[in-house]
Amino acid sequence: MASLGDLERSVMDLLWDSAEPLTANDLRDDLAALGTDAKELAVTTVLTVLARLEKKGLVERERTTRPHRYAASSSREDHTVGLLNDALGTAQDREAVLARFIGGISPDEAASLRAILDSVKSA
Amino acid sequence: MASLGDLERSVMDLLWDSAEPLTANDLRDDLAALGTDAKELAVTTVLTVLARLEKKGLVERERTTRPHRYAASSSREDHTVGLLNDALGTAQDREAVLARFIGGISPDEAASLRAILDSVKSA
DNA sequence: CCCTCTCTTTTACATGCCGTAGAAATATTG
DNA sequence: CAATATTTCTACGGCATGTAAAAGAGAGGG
Repeated sequence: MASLGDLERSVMDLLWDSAEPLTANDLRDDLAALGTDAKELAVTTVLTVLARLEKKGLVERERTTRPHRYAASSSREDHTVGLLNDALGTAQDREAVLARFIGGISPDEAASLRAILDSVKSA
Repeated sequence: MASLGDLERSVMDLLWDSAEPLTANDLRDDLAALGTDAKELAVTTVLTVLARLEKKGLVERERTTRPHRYAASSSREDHTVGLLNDALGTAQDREAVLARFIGGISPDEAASLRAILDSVKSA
């Protein structure tokens, strides 16, 4: 899967957090408002990364409206799941990895994992 | 964490699969033997990637022996766990991600996950 | 002690990704 | 149609990676 640069990541975070599709100008403003960075990027910069994200299949663009509007093509969670599966690979050592992973999580999370597993079983 | 290029990845795979530390020449030969690629890289190429992997903290080098010998500094599984945690990030939506992830795994794997969780609980 | 052989370090270059944005083309609107 | 907004094209610097030649360094034979 495609890994993201810092700016690409920031843009995706904004898109994921937005209920509505956003324009490049929206994103430029939101990026400037982030932190105390006071970035103030050029709009063309934002458009470039949006085009790249679109090519990577991470965002979809509405070309019908005039300021084009962009939205994430899948949820942040689904994207992260994709990353997880990438990291796990098609390898056969998945179980060994999962065992170690679970060994490192908090008891709380272990409990919710168990709950999730149970709900899946019953389904 | 550091992501790996194709050649770096191949080298790490060989080191992970080897019980013994390997020399650059060993690795060059092993790489050439991989698949039907018939790569036949220069040894300096292998040394360069080994130096980079060492800088990334992924391999350790024995400088005492004359052909230096290289070994992975952590197991493949531990490395993958690191990748998983990177992918999960420090985000707050870990549970949502894990829920989706588990929804996508095979029943077999769900069963072994449950077993792993149970063994952790009892520990 | 020097030569040669082997091994390591240094330096280099091409490619591709990413941040960044000006210039040019195109659409909107008054 | 002219001015303005929006998008596309083109570009460049930096960094990671694959690739390796060139140069430096240690070690044994003569």
